[in-house]
Amino acid sequence: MKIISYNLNGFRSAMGKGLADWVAETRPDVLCVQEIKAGREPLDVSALTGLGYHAYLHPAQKPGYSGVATFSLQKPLAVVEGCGQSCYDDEGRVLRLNFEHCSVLNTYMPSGTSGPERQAFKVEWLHFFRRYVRELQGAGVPPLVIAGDYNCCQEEIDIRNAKTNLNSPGFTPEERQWFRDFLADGFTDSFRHHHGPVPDRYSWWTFRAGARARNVGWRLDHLLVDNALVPHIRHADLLHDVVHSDHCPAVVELAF
Amino acid sequence: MKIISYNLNGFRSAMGKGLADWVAETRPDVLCVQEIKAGREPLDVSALTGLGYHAYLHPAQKPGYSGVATFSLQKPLAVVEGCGQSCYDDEGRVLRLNFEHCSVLNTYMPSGTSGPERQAFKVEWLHFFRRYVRELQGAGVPPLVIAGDYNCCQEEIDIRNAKTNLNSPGFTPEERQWFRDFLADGFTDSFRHHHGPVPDRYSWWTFRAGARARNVGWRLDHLLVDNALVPHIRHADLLHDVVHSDHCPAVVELAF
DNA sequence: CTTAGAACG
DNA sequence: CGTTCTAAG
Repeated sequence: MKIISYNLNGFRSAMGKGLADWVAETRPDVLCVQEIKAGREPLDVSALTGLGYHAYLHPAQKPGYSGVATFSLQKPLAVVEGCGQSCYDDEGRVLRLNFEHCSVLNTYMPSGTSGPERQAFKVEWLHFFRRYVRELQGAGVPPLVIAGDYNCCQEEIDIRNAKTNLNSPGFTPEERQWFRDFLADGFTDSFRHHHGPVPDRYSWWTFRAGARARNVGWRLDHLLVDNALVPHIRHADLLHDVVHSDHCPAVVELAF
Repeated sequence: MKIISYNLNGFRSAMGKGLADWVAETRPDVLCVQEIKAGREPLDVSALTGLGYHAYLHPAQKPGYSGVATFSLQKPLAVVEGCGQSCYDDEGRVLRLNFEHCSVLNTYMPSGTSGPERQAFKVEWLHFFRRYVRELQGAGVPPLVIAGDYNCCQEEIDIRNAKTNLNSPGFTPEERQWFRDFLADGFTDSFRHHHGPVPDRYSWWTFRAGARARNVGWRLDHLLVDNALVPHIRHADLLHDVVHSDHCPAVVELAF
């Protein structure tokens, strides 16, 4: 079961850069995309449904902003749109698909880079999300795969310029502690588990100043899996040469 | 004296398409541009001043909207920014440069295509402008050359689809009558005077549906000259193959 | 269809 | 730096 998480920075923009061809080649079982930046009307998913995918959308209320979508070759056993909290659901941040062996939760976590207000919103979200996932864990859903743009970097190895970003949104001590606590609730970072402490592996690069060419990046996109799924991990990676966005795709392969 | 009127649909956009090179080749004595769509700060006129031009700007208050500018090889004897009516001057619609033999009035007349409110504003403007020009005529300024985007078409010969546009803003009976009245106040349409009733000569084409390639256009950009200047007209034309904008330049050459 | 600004990232 | 929206044409 190949699961991909990919922040597209605009579904239509990514489609214009050949996303559908790449999906056809790569053929993930489940493709979780974030920042679709379009609602149901302006979105045309026919190029992906034409490849055999079932399409599930959770757009934001605000046009052109945020939003997640999940594409699945298999028809999921259940689909849950949103997290039940309108302040988050209005921004299109959570979409969950249940399968036989796992539940794939697609999330686009808030960015705090716009200012202190949004950073505060993000921190509230983080705590809400941890509680929300704990509830899911206790509710008998299949083991979770939490795919998404976390907008959070874990350790110094996950960011090129750790020293200069010690207080940057996405790498604050508070967020890094949150990440450790979240993992302690029973999750494993599939990329780090599979690769060990390899440096210089990122999933996002600012568009400015040729950051991607110089690999000045952050690892923000993660596929965290329930610890129970760890024995099933066959592969995990960041596809840094796939370029439809300022993020690159993250992939995990699970064998059941 | 070669005078050019050119609606640029964005000074910066036109510069990006090679406007400065074209000015260097064409070397008009006076270049009147409209819809500069930028204020003094975002505008960089150094490529034209570097060619020896004096630059005079009359931007709109609203960023990215309207605005005229005139570039002159000779230093004008006087420069008058605006028409003294704040509702028009706030939109950057009038800029006049006096020279020895003529006064070059650069104008960007309002468009009425946004809706009835703006069409009403345009009609008010037309009547105001006629009065304003009459005052200038009586005030001892040198004979006028009124260069600009009039957003008005005169006769059926000046528009490709006259029949379907009999009530379109820019070709309403009211505006066409205004044009005749304006000419009757002592002006000559230099293009029509020089070429006679040649059809299919336009200065604007919508960006939609390949209108320019099919020459589905309107003649909206005019160089009207005081009748006293008519004996000095040596040449007049519309430079339809000059493409930095949805308009093309209009040119008149006067010999003194 | 295109420009340019704003919001957001 | 780049996407999308909106206003305006």
